[in-house]
Amino acid sequence: MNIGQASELSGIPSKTIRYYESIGLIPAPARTESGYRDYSQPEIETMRFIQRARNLGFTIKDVCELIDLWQDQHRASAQVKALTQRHISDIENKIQELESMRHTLVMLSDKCHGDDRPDCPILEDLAALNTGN
Amino acid sequence: MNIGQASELSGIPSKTIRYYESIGLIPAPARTESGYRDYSQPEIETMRFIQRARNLGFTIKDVCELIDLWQDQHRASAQVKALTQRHISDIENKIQELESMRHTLVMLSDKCHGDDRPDCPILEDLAALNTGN
DNA sequence: TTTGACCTTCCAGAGACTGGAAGGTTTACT
DNA sequence: AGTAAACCTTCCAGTCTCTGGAAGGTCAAA
Repeated sequence: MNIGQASELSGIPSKTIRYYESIGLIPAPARTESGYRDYSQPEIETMRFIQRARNLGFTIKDVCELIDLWQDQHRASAQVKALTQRHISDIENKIQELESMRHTLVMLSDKCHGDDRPDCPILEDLAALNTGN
Repeated sequence: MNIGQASELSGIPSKTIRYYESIGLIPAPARTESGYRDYSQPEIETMRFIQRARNLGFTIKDVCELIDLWQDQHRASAQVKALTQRHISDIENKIQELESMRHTLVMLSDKCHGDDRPDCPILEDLAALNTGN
């Protein structure tokens, strides 16, 4: 199966499949006589695994580890869980950060009348004319 | 004032100040005889403005626009508010995305016993052995 | 005078792709 | 058989926002 079909079945763009191969996330597949990449079912499964992990926000490095664990019959589920919890914690930190930005921005935006006059509490806050920080 | 002091006062690392200059976000400052960058107070104010905007998650491009608006006496506050609301909306989308990931990950993590046995619902879900999607 | 802490430029790398150019292959249709 | 579209190939460059490091010049204090 060529890269276009692999892309359709895995949900990963062809360009990205080639990129994943170039960084070693996906092993180099067989080639046809004319040099086209030729994938088979287990490789598609790996790509689907990767795609789902990426959709859950795991980094490429995490995905490498997850694949290794996935293919290791003697893994301890604790390792997977630890990796996942680290990732959850990163996500929660990120959410906190964004919530805090959102809070400030909404506050400033609410204070700004948003008409054709130039005075603007948003710019004033960024310039710290009032708060002095 | 040299770049180190400017960095301290603005909260932007020296490296980043040079980078901002290189991309045109900050104008090139005066130089001492020996070639050191020499900043004065208004330039520090601009850097502080930039730093606060960046801390609120505005992109460099947004910050350029905000600086232009800030320095335009005839701006309409509506422009600033619109930019801000677009940004708030981006942040809210990002939060939604992260919340959704978090939800799934917590669910999977809770299902995983996390001991030294190999069977792991997290990996099973990524491999889609059950859901078939 | 010598150390150490500054400063300078330039280049490379991070992470995760994405776009485009230049060219070869396959497929479908006339 | 010819041809045009739709594939595929490689390679290079760009995105975004810095950050690290190398190689070298300058300044202030001991």
